[in-house]
Amino acid sequence: MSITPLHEWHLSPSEAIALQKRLASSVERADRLDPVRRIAGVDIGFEQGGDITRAAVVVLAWPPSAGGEFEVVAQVVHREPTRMPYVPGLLSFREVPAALGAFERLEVTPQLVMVDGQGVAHPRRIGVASHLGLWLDLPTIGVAKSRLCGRHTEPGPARGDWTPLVDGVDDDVIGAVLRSRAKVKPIFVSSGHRVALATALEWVTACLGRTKLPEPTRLADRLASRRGE
DNA sequence: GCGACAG
DNA sequence: ATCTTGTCGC
Repeated sequence: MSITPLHEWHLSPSEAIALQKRLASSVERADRLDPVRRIAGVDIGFEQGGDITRAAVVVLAWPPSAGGEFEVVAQVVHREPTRMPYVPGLLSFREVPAALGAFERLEVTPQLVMVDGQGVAHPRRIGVASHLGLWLDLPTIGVAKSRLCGRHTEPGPARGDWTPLVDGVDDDVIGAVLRSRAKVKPIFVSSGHRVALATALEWVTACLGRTKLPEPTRLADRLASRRGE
């Protein structure tokens, strides 16, 4: 994919927060999807010590085979020096640069992207999935393994059960707490960009194998963390 | 001032 | 996220 070059990525925390506030109004929570034929999963890992950031993107064909197997259409691993430390709420400034490096080398363009992290379920409604979606101008969904902000009740025990994740004095619904697998800690799904929450839940559910994470992010996780099967 | 805090 | 051994369970 051709990617717009990066700039302004060495911001102080207060500058980064100001930028997020400016960009947040551009994040779209309503569907604006093209027909989906390819779904990408994105995740970032680090070398021992954290000086090197490793971004992995895996692209899967949609729909899966009759047996439920997803065909891997393309995959890229991109490494570069780590630019920023991890700061809760500012994760995208640490991970998006490396992710863009991986997308630059991708031969195909996905119609939907699942990102390991929050979408609008973020204090300023612009988590890493939303930020990446804005930059790529592609529909994205945030799939996080734990909560950053918001309140929720425990979802039911069955796979597919979910409860709303709400935040603010007005109880904004910013995401969903989804039981992606029975007896396992739920995952946090939210709109990233150009995908409504209900649609995000449908896609994540449709991509679930027998594991906790949907295939796109599960496979990207595996690649980024250097593990094999 | 005291917790909470994606990856 | 990463550093790490064994262990419980399908």
